[in-house]
Amino acid sequence: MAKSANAASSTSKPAEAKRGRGAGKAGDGAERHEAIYQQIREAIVEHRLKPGARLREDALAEAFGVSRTGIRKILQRLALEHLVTLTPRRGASVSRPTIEEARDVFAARQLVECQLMPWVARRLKPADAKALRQLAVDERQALRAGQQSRAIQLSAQFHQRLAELSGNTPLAEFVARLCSRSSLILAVYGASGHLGCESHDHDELVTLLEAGKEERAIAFMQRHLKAIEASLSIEESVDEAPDLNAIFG
Amino acid sequence: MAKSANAASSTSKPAEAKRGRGAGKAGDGAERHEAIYQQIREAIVEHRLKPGARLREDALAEAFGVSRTGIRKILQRLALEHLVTLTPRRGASVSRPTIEEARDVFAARQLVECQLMPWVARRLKPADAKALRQLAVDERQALRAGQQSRAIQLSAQFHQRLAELSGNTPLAEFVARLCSRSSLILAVYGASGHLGCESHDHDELVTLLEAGKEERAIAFMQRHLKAIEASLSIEESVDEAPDLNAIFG
DNA sequence: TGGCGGCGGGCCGTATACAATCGATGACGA
DNA sequence: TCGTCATCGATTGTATACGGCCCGCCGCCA
Repeated sequence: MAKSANAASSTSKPAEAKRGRGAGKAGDGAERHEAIYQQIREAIVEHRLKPGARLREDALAEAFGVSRTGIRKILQRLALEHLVTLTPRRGASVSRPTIEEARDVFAARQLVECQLMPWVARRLKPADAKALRQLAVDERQALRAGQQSRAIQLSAQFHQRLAELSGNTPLAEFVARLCSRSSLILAVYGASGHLGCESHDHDELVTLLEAGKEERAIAFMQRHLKAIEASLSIEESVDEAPDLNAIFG
Repeated sequence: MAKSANAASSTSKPAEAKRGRGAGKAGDGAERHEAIYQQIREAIVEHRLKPGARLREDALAEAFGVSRTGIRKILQRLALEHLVTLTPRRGASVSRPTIEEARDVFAARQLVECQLMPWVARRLKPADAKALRQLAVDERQALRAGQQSRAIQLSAQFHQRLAELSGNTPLAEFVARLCSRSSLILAVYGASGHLGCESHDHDELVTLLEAGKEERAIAFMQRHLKAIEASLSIEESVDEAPDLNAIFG
């Protein structure tokens, strides 16, 4: 509830935005929707919107200065990526992944990302490697500075960029989506304090790829992902009166 | 244009459907949208709607007896699956995959579907194997009966069911989406007459999986997909006045 | 005092209306 | 006869209005 307010202030005052449509305005509408989508998506991935948080379309519409129509479109898009859950008459809320989903997502990542390593190794250019290392550096720096949101974002970006370097668009999109969901999973099951990826891992992985050691890169990625999955705490925080049936069954 | 008409007749007459909303009607609205989505999706996958065909929302809305609002939602969903292309002010049309997209899609399928074979082999139950064989049988039968649309649908279903049997939902969804796109690719680049999958292949694959021969199943799937990809004719059908420049360049 | 049923508000789902934009067609001029 | 421009029609994009469902509150009754 309080969260939608800060989102509004970051873009424009509601009243101004509402009139702004008629006159000349930044963003021709189509791009504006894309921007809003990205903002909401980032807020979810960075854990600024926590799983279970409700996303009322009226509030979002007023916050961004657009009509509910546009917001609905964006919410449906996010729902298709499993980032938000759309309950028939109850509206949208940030998805709360189940343990089964978490396991499936990480299994899928292991299958795809590992097999992608040979592709990446063969296509990796020095400039790409440099960019990847920069991401790893930024991530470590953000982590040290206590900017956890930024660190999460950068960690996901590292994996996404890696997938993009394979040159296969469908697979890159798929990995990107899995990474987003992983962020959500870490928000629910992650041990607070240390986010999933050990940042030194990323550095080391780039080294292996640059050296063309495909097999070792595969094994490394496998261990890397398994480590993240293993760091999840399976014990679920009790929301509210959840297990009365289970206890007294 | 003529195609939307038959879609309408299969469900209800437009006038009746329009009034029907107020009174009691089959499908409570939410399910109706899902049904419409499936119908359009099937029409595209079965090549009843050919790549490049325009999908005007007014026409679809009238054909199915709903408002444009619902149609727009469905079209956006299809666009996210790359089955239709949404051009900013020009509306929707059935996607026409490029050759690069085709190559990427089949590369992704090889990577994922092959690696999925061990999972499937280990989890395959006799009932599942039987169902898969039935699909293969139906496919061959449809092919002999000249029902090409049905055969295409069944072939895609075989691959989808196979992926579902891995027990990993995200990967199954991904494969399903890739199969849909493959149908589209075959519609554009497929040699007319024989659709992609040699139907006996599917039978043989089930046999390998039942026997638990994982490695051979992987190799078989690899060959199977490579064969489909190789059967594509790269020469592009001339749409309209395409090569005047190329000829007289 | 605790459970239950009616009732109101909030919110989503759908349809419709309006506005803006793009393509095409026809006329005019060179 | 060809090129250019203006106007018109068609189609999408956006906003708004209305209807319906669900949830929570309040009063009533046991």
